[in-house]
Amino acid sequence: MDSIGFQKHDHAACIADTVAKVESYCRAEGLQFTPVRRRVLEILLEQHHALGAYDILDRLRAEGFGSQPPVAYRALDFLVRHGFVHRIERLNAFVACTQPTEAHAPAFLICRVCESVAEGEAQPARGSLGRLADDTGFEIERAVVEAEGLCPNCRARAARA
Amino acid sequence: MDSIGFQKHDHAACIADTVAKVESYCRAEGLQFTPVRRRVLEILLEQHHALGAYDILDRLRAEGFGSQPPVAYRALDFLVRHGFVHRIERLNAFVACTQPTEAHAPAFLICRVCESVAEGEAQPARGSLGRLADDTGFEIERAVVEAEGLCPNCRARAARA
DNA sequence: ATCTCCATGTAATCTTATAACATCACTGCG
DNA sequence: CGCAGTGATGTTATAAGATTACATGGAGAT
Repeated sequence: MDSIGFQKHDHAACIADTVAKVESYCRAEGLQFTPVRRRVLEILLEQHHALGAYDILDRLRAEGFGSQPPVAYRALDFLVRHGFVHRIERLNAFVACTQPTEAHAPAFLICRVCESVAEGEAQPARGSLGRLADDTGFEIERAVVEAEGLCPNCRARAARA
Repeated sequence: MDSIGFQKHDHAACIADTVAKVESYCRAEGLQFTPVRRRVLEILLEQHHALGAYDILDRLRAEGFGSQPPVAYRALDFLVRHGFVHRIERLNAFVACTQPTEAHAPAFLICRVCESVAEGEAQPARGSLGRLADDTGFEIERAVVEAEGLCPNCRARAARA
């Protein structure tokens, strides 16, 4: 039940939950949560790793949606714009947000072995980055924080070997 | 003279300095600081913003080096691998390191208006990211920290407008 | 009915990155 | 000297990621 990534949890329920939450948020905000957009969100929620736009496009195509890149990119744009999905710059790929509808500054832990991605909360404005910005007079609007390394599972596996 | 980015400084000297530093480091470590590699580093040092691999390639081609992508990518690989250049994930582009030969965990401030990039030092292991990793049992090997926003100059310009 | 807005769809193209293979220079060694 | 081995450079071709431009179609407002 933990949204924090590397553990198991009741996946089907978690997907349904999140989709429902996003749906009602969209209704409230007057956003169009259309079939492609919903489907892309579901596809991402099914995974614990990031998917490239073309992976998503392949699935959309197979399910009868449009088959050209803009179909996937536009849905992803929408989802990212409203914070339902995050883009992982390091991977040129996308993951579903674990706290959609709540404003936050996400940070990601990317396992270089199993490629799973966990999302957490960072306060980039505090800490050394914020200090750097203050010293420089730079105004931070958005921060990309992505750590690469070994997830607990792969770490244990590596230790045994 | 400030290596921290958004200020002016004696550029020619700063480039020569850095190249010399890298050169002697390579000699000491038995690394081959070849003409293409040196030239790519110089090209990057001339800029205060990140350059794409193909921008660099264009310049190499014009100067009589090889003209195909691997020429640029291989030189960049070398420079990045040894910490003389950093890759900016957010931009799929590259900047020269301001502290080459000193191990560090860089963080970047990227101005969304003038596209200048400043490098600073971050301690991703401390602060919220480190806490997140500890809590999760994740072992961080490398962290991408890139803030996007307004540099002091563009900020002032925006305030005037 | 029709205008507008926005989502969807396609073709074409652009940008970024890598794979695969040939050549060449330097080093160490028989 | 001759010759492997290593690593740099070069090329061609292609993969992977992303965008531009343009046509169509549906829902709500007037």
